[in-house]
Amino acid sequence: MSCNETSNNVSMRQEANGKAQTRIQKEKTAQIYAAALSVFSAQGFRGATLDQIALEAGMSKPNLLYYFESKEAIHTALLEKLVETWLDPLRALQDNGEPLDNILDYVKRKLAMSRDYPRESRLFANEILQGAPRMHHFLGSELKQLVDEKALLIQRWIAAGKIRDVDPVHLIFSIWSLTQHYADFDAQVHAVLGADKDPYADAEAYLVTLFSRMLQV
Amino acid sequence: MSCNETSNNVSMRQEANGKAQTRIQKEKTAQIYAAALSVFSAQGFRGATLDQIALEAGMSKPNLLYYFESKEAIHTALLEKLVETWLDPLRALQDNGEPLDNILDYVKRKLAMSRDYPRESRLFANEILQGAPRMHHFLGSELKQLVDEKALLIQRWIAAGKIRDVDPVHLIFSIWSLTQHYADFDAQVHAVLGADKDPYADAEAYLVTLFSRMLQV
DNA sequence: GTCTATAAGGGGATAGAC
DNA sequence: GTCTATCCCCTTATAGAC
Repeated sequence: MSCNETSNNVSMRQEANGKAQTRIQKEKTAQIYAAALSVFSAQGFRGATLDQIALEAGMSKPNLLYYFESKEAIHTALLEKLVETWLDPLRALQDNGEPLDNILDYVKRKLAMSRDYPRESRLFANEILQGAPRMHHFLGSELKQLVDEKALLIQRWIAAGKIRDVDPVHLIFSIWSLTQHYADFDAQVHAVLGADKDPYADAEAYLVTLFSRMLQV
Repeated sequence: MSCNETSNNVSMRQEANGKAQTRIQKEKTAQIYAAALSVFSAQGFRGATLDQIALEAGMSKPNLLYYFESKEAIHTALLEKLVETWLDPLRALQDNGEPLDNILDYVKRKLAMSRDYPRESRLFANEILQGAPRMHHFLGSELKQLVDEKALLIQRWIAAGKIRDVDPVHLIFSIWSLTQHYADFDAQVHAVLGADKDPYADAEAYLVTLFSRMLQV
């Protein structure tokens, strides 16, 4: 990955997605992704405007549309860019060590994602809340497959008597809902707890207690 | 509620909110509320259009705006109309009988709300997800007060040794997130479980297990 | 009270100069 | 590659006849 190209400033690199991009193009698209994440996650797709995204990205609206052909294209590309990272914590749920600890680690990692990447959480929440029009296929294929795979793993732990019997898929749903709640419904959490209160330490303690008591044999 | 008014078709009734309304006005506003609930919950505030609401309500757009002065006014009125009912299950959490059963009843009632009133759940989810611009004050006053009150009740149950020790406010948050998940993220739940699967029976069994194991002394 | 017609403005996207 | 100017549709809201 070192800069061993010639000084030709239209030197290209072949990207994973097949699009060739110069260094400047990469920087601009990165700025657009960052701005789009802020605006789409806060306002939803229809609520967001290209003006806001352009302002946030520090460029003009036509300049924005030089890099992406439409508002829709920005949104779709952003979702695709983020979705794999978003599932990494679940992928990391593996059969190594103590099953309960593996699950608690997953809970903690997912809660940390809510704390550290609340905009990503709200971006997906907005999309799914409105029926997932741009992620329908993904949810039914890749996500379903991953959940089924991890549900089998959990089922094996139950059968082996390592954790108590629960429905594995609803267990996964419950981890998602409990952890993402703190990012997605942040406004409500802070209205109840006070704007200054950081809920995450208490939340982690609560969730560790919850899953330990539910699952410990 | 029988029609014992005179045949005078401008006969009025004094409403709780102080607005006088004829029977026809009540019917029309009811139609508008029903349509607005469908459209706002599915599309969010910005995503919804008056055309859609008017179509759904079976009237023309100017006719809609004869009854409400703006799109914003419809949305605000709808939220205010629904929010009290939405909190009824939590209000019903009282100190009578067995504490664990009281909590399990609350969980079941809240899950039934997700099953029977998913549009209401998504309406509030949309609003809170985007920072609760129209409910900020309500969340910080009435909701906070109710949560604080019920947290005290739960704390008394813990102190009396009726249920195990947990953070009462996070317990309430967890009930909200676990139950509302099935309405708000319906698209994801059905993508994973299959479109035909009704998740609510399994969800109730799972949640009863979860809260029983966590709280039973 | 309800309609048709339309004003007024926002917002996505394009033209064309530089 | 980036800008200014602009097109044009969509959407909210109003005017005014009936």
